[in-house]
Amino acid sequence: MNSLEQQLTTLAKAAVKALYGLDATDAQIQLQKTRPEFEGNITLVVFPFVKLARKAPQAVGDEIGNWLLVNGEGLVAKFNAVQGFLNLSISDAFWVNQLQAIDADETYGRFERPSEKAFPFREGEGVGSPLMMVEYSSPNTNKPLHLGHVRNNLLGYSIAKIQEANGWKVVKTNIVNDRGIHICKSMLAWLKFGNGETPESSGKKGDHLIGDYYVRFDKEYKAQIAELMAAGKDEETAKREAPLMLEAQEMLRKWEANDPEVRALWAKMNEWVYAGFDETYKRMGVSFDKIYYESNTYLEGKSEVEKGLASGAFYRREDGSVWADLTKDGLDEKLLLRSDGTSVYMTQDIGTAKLRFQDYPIDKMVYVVGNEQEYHFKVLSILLDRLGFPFGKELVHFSYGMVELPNGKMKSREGTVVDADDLMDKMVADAREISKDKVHTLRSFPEGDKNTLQGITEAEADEIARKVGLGALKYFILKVDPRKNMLFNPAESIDFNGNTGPFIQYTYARIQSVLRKSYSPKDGLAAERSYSEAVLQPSGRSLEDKELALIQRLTEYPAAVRTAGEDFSPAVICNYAYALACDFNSFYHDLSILNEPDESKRALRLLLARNVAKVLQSAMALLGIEMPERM
RNA sequence: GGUCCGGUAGCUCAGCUGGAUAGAGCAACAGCCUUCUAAGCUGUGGGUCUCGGGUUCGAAUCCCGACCGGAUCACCA
Repeated sequence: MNSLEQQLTTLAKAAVKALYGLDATDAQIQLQKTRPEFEGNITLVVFPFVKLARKAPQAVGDEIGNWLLVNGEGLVAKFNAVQGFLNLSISDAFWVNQLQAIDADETYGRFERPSEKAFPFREGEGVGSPLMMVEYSSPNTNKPLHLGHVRNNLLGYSIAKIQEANGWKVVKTNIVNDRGIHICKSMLAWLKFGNGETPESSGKKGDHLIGDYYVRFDKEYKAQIAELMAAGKDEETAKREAPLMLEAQEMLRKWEANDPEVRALWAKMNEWVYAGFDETYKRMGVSFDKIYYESNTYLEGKSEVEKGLASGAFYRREDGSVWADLTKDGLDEKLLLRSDGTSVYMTQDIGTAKLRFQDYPIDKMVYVVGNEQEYHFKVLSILLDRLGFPFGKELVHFSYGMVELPNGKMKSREGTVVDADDLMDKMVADAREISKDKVHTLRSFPEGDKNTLQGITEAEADEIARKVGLGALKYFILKVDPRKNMLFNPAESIDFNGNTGPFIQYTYARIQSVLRKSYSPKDGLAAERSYSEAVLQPSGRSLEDKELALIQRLTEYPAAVRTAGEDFSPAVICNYAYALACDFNSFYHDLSILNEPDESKRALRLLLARNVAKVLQSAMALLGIEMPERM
């Protein structure tokens, strides 16, 4: 809640008390932004007092409005009441003060401590920021990253940034699923059909190379199944008895038995994949503070399960498998160790959790994982709790929706996946193409104008295209409510106009251009210095509507950061940034900044522009989107 | 079948702790570059907020029930 709302809440309570003798609760003081079709900035809903005041809504509105005008300490400049809505116009002096406060605040939109609502389970002890660990990405090492991973990575990174802004110390982590039958399939196919191919020999990225052999395995495996079925076997049997599958399983056993040859091959191929992933992550702009590998954590999980067995939290069946009975929690029974003693996904997650809490004083653990695993995390939460881990109950599964294609889900085997590297390539190439067109259509600027794209080097143009292309992609994905499934149509390219990342980047670039010009010899460096001083003397004039609307929008930024943090929603930041950019473009269109003759007005507008740029950049940084200085 | 999530304009999505005549973008159409970057601005058309009940001054928003779509309920991850 910003200070305006706090002040008005206090005033409104006093008004209701003075006029009707009522002690209003916070919930009864409903303030909302005034709709644009009415005059005013902020609106008090008077319905909650109508019944007790025993008067018509209109009369109540007028009475409270008058009271605020007289007793509002100059905050309320005027008002109008329409039906049950009291629209208040706040004084220009207040808004100008707000703008100056924002300008002076180097960390505007960042908080020292998490809000009450988001505060951790551990009793507030000592000072400093509580620690949140955010797990995201978590790839398998048998195929390259696709669009589904892109959504995960962007959400995970953005959530980490947003929570940092909300006062958490954040550790970004990744659990790499580097072992299991899927890896063995790729290894086996490579051994059989690879002819020693390496990333160096073929020029392929390591993750793509491994992915190709994973696909190859599937193809050969299917052929074997068909063969066996043609020979009279039923499908079940054929799948089970296909030689390739038997070999893959044998390889997995050898891996678990530490067979030196299998381990060496596994290590080599994983290195290829990691090199490929690193490149993709770097390009995407995401990073991790600590990486865990499943091959290092699954044994820890097993031993935790053994402990749980000893303590009676779990039980063993006759065939040797270990289970947790969750029927008391309204769930099923859950397998933790197979009858042959090998571990499952859940076992590994228990081990990973344990290691993490050994490594860090975690107050809150967040898993960025798709919504198809909701059941898994519900179970994990209960199991960790049963094993005596204090964080178990409080873990957060940040469950996000699938990315769907027009004909349904992406399926690796059907070749309908949208590859992450290809997609980024295309976005950047599109951005480069579009910017070429722009340069040709800019008729109104002289050749070599440094504030347009003319006269810049190829390398600079490439860098701009990189920022814009990735900005378009990231915004496209992050603007959708994370909980919802979203649709991506590969046949339609992602927009660069309208409610998009480039729109916001463009707004920023325009402002930078204005600011650069404001420092030109013509205006003198005095322009910079005169911002604050000139603004302080508004020479009795009143703010333009569009100036006021922009300032008001700027004051809403901290609330947007709060909400985004509490709701785990980068989309909230997108919506805010878009609204701010819209407001600025409208202002920019109607009012001149540098050509404004009145020094005080010019200074205010420059101050406004500079802070819009600051907030846009801050907001986009929370989304992992970089801003170009010109475009 | 049980549980969870979703259904808003032709398309993609906001709005959902109840508030004024439900908003953007794309697509379509019509305007605006001698003036700070036209990736922009302005305007037109486009809606039974899936359907039916309920709660109340007021429901896209909350409750109940249908219908439709998705996810999940593995000795997969």
